[in-house]
Amino acid sequence: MGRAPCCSKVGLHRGPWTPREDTLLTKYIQAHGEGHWRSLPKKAGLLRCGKSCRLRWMNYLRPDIKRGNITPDEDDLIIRLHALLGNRWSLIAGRLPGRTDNEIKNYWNTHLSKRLRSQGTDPNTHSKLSEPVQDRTRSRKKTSTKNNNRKHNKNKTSKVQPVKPKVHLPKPIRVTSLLSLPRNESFEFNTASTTNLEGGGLGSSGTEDGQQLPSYVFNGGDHDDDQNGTAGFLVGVHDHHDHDDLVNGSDFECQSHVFTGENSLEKLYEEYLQILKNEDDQDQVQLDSFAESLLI
DNA sequence: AACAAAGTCAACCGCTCTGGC
DNA sequence: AGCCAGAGCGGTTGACTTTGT
Repeated sequence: MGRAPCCSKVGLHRGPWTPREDTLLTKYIQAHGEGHWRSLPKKAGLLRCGKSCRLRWMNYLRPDIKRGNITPDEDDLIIRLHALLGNRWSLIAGRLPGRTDNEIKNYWNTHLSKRLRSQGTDPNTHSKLSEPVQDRTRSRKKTSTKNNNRKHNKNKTSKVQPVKPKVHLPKPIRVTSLLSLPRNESFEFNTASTTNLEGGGLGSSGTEDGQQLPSYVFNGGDHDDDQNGTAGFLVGVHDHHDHDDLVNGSDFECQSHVFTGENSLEKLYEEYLQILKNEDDQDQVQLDSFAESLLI
């Protein structure tokens, strides 16, 4: 459409970020918050495209990014969500707190799609292939430290493995009218980990016709102002200075008007798992409704 | 030890959507 | 209604690492 590029690429740094650039970006966002990506590089003293800054922050520097290997539970969830949602990585990532769409996309492409294929499942349609595809990849002994070493070698300084379990916040989303939807047609509510129950669980929300649907849709937040059980939506405006305390989870609390309390969350999570278990039979309709609820 | 092949993933690219004017 | 800026998304690329020979 002939639209001008988001920034002049002349004289801008490209490629891997340096620790100094990371620091500059982090400090600027901590001081001024996210947004205004186009003007941010100049203000922060970065010779980077705003888009690049946004990507770096979203996929790497955010304090709530979960580091470390994808757990088997997350594996399973990704596969199931992919079956429901397809390649809508941001939606899937929104259900895996602390994981980014880029990370999940990469993981899918490099691990899960191959695994599914080797198990005789079409990774695109999730239907059974006529015969399992032999995994032609070399059988390489994987060392658990491989990635860490690599990242270390590349001097990716912010890749620090969290020592303690964290309560992770979902990706921030654009701050828009509460009545409008983001482009992916789904509210990206703060969610709690499905594999990390101390962070919450799956929700259950009533639909307009009163049907109880399993859903991740509940509000949560790290902001004190949002912890009064209001029905307002938290739309990912982070006060990053708060995140230092995320480790103990003290500033993360389910905000749903539908339910509150840790036990409820666990029950709801179990409910979700139950539906997933039964997805092949009578609960398929219910699961479909769940999928739809994700897309609303 | 050297090389090639394969795997990984951060970063980039092009496109679309939303909201403001 | 049309234009534009800002933002976000999914697909792709390419530098780098790891492993096998």
